Amino acid sequence: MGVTRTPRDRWIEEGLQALAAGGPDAVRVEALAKELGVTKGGFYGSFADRDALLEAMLDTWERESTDEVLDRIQREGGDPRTQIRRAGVLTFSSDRLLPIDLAVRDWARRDEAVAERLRRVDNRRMALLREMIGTFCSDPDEVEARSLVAFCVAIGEHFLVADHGARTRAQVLARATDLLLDRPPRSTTAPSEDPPGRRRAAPR
Amino acid sequence: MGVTRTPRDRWIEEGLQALAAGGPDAVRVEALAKELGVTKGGFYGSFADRDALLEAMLDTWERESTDEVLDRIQREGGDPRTQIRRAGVLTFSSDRLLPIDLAVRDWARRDEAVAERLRRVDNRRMALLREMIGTFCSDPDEVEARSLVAFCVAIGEHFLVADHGARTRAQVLARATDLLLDRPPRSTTAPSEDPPGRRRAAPR
DNA sequence: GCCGTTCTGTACGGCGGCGTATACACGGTG
DNA sequence: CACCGTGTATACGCCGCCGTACAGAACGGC
Repeated sequence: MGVTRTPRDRWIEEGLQALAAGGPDAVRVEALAKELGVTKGGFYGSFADRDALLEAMLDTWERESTDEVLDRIQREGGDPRTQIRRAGVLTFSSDRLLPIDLAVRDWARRDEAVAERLRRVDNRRMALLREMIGTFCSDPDEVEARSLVAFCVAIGEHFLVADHGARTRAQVLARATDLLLDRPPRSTTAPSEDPPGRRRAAPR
Repeated sequence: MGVTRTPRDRWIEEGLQALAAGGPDAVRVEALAKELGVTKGGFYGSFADRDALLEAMLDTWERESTDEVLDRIQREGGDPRTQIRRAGVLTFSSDRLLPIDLAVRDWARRDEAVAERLRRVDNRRMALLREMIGTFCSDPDEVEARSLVAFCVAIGEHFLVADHGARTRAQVLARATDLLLDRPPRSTTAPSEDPPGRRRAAPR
């Protein structure tokens, strides 16, 4: 048999990159082909049409951002607060998953099918947060509230562009994380490493 | 002189609706014309090109979401916590401004010029939050952290799709708001209507 | 080395969108 | 009323993109 020079996965991967960079509208068959150094000739051997690619991309994304990440977190175990932070690192500090995640969120506002997938993903993440926060917080209503807030911060942080004067975003987030995880205030000056998820260091 | 049958503002307004509904890529001159019951004939009398419309749309949005909202809040005054909630209502519960705001946030991730505008808007909102939260919280680091968290929740809430079991999103948000505004825990059972701008405390 | 499968390049038709050109309808203004 | 400006409809060229068709190249199985 012939050989797979540009297999399905390559199209999916390149599609996800395009999605991350420009949203669903930027996922164009001919553009992906160009990016792969190929023409679109072979594309329609792997996919019925553009929509089939989008579906496959979402399948891949859904699997990667739930099973792989969550399984790994739970397998590695550790202190609840550590697990939460690790979850943030694995999904929201990843240069790969983070931009895709944000793009999917915006996409989901306009496409019910995408929203359904995102709901599955978010529910699993919320379940993890509930479980972890539940280990040091007894009131179930408060557990739910804290979980939601933590999740909102992890996501919303990337949609805000505000400055923080002399502080860096990372510093403010570190303090915020402490608040959410019910710690006594930390000393004011710590430089801090990496709260729920940050990517670049620039304070802006 | 002739008469203005479809003035500049109509194009801008229709453009903002399209932006809210489908992102910047959905702002298409011919589609807007159709929506206005016109052809694109007269469009290029008011705008040099499509980009000029996008600029004008952003100008309008920026003015509406800062000056008008913030001025009104500060003019009406009131208890700090009330002002925060009112700010949420005016911008994030508005059927008009909210979807535009969310669309602009996603847009800003891909366009530096848009990000610059959003930065101005967000900085003004953060300033209000700082001021309000500063009235009942003395540690400046904590004020900053709480302001960021509050802002992130107000935004991030709309990008999450998770369920909350028996609770409604509004109930969970009500509890979260209480946490952020430093209230003692409320009684568990209240039904509640509609947060970021939520009602006053049930005395627990 | 031949074969068939699979991927590839190229070409084509169609569609939708942008921006321009041009001629027409309308309402103020003199 | 004639005049002019403004907005309008219509038509055009152009480009990017989708999906199809077809012929050829590459590679594994035999």
